[in-house]
Amino acid sequence: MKTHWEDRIRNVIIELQKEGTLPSFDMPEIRVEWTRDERNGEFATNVALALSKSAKIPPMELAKLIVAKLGTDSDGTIEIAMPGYINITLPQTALTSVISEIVGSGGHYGDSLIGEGTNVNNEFISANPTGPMHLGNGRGGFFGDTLSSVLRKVGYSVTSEYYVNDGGGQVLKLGHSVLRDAEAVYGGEYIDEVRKALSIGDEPNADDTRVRKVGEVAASFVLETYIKKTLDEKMRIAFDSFVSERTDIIEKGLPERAIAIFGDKGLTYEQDEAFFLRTTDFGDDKDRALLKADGERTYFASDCGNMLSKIERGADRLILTLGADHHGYVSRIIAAARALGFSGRFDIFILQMVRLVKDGEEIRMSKRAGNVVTIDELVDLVGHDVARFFFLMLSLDTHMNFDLGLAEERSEKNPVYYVQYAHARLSSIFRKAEEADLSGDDADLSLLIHPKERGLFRELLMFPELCVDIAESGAVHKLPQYAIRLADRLHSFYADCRVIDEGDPDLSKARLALVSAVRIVLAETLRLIGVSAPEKM
RNA sequence: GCGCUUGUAGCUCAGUGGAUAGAGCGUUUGGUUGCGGUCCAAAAGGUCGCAGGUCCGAUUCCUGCCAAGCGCACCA
Repeated sequence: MKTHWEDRIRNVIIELQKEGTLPSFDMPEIRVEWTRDERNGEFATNVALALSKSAKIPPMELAKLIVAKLGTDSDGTIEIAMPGYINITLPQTALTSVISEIVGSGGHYGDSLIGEGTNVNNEFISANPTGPMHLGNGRGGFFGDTLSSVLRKVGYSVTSEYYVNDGGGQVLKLGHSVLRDAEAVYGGEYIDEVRKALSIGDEPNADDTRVRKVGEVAASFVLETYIKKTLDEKMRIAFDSFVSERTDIIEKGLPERAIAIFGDKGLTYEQDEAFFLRTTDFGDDKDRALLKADGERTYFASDCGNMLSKIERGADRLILTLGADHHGYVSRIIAAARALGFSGRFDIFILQMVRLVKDGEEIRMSKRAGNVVTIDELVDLVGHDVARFFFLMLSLDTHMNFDLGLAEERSEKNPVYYVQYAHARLSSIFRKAEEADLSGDDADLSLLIHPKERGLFRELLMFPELCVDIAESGAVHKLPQYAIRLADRLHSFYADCRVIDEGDPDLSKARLALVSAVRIVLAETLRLIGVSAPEKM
């Protein structure tokens, strides 16, 4: 609908130029956008302001010329506002038609095909299998999971992937920690649990082979017992694939093959007995080592193997979500992808740290000290829906302050209840409608002229482009924000407009039709967010 | 020293090259013989970190500065 108006306005300007009313100038991008304030109608454009200078005509006069040429028709009402906006108010039929569209397509409203034919590899969390997941993993996990849902909604084929770092030094550190020798680094209760489960005691003098073996077994145990269980039961995230650094990448020789590809392209060199990739050719600050002076692979070599694996499995678009403590790796990882010949889109999202605060003081978390706050603990404290919604509603760029002391109170104040209550309220209306033998079928939608109803139409109309926007920008936090806005509109409408009014069955039917569309979109929004849409609370 | 991110209401956070910068919580004041008040309505509360620049117009873009977080391995 917006593009329709953009085209019309562009054509009008061209006409005005042809007839000499406007001087010739290069046509800028004509943008028609949703108004910020609905009192100005649905759409607005600032072309008259933007073109005023090149047209050498004051904005208001220019707007008048454009509007006069646009004429009047049934597509909408056009008005001019200071200092030169052109505002468009849609006709009733354009608004109400969204109801039948939504009711007809159900949860598929907002689906699109823009991603059709594109395979997306979406890697997120990828926490080391050396201990339970902490709050930062939660933030990235919910983000990646919801992003996958939105991508699928707009037509992408998505693989949600978890890369398990079970092939390098972390495993040795874990081995030492479980054996509690001099090189132990991890502490905390879970280490004791692992020891007990695997029947391992103190072995201060274990040799390297033994340490590695114990580390591998422990890593596998941690992955299965802690991480997957948390993903499944606490976070409700279903990954499509877990890629093991050790068995899927290293043992299959992918790092070596990646290195060979780099070599064939002349992108490698030896220096001080180590072997480097020219990542600086692709914008990195410095070249990165693939092999150490002793001939061992670096972690980066494994990353290159992982990248090659994704490319060979047919990824057309790559997404990677990392914690802020890994932002320094962005340019080298992109360099690796490009060096391997990947030319598709590659988005790396960085999530800022979650700081824990209690009684106004920051709690420093450390896996070594074993004082991390785990996702399990958080979910047990506030519940899945609250934890998920709370993390998702904030932009990834926000340096979150998570006040543990307020966690439980926050759970009562969390807007997720506001949104869920809106859904429960809608469900309640339908229960009542059934009792009264009323439905929204064959309703006369022209009766829906209340301003609060118009506000709801507006939100419903915006939903499809919101989904596309999020899939392309990764601005997942807009989804909870949208849910809150829609719930807000609904509650406000509910206070002013009685839906089931036995004295006015025609209006009741029309409002039931509207409200059923709202329920569908609200439920679909919550589905994408991954939060339940309760019938009752 | 260099790099990334951030600085918006008392607090937690949205938002934007333009029309009166928003929400929730907190504070104050109203509203219900109800389709569930887990709600609605209203008020108070802001030099959008500071200083320059670009622009018809900057909280938004650019530069510098200040402050906070995180990085800067042949560790993973």
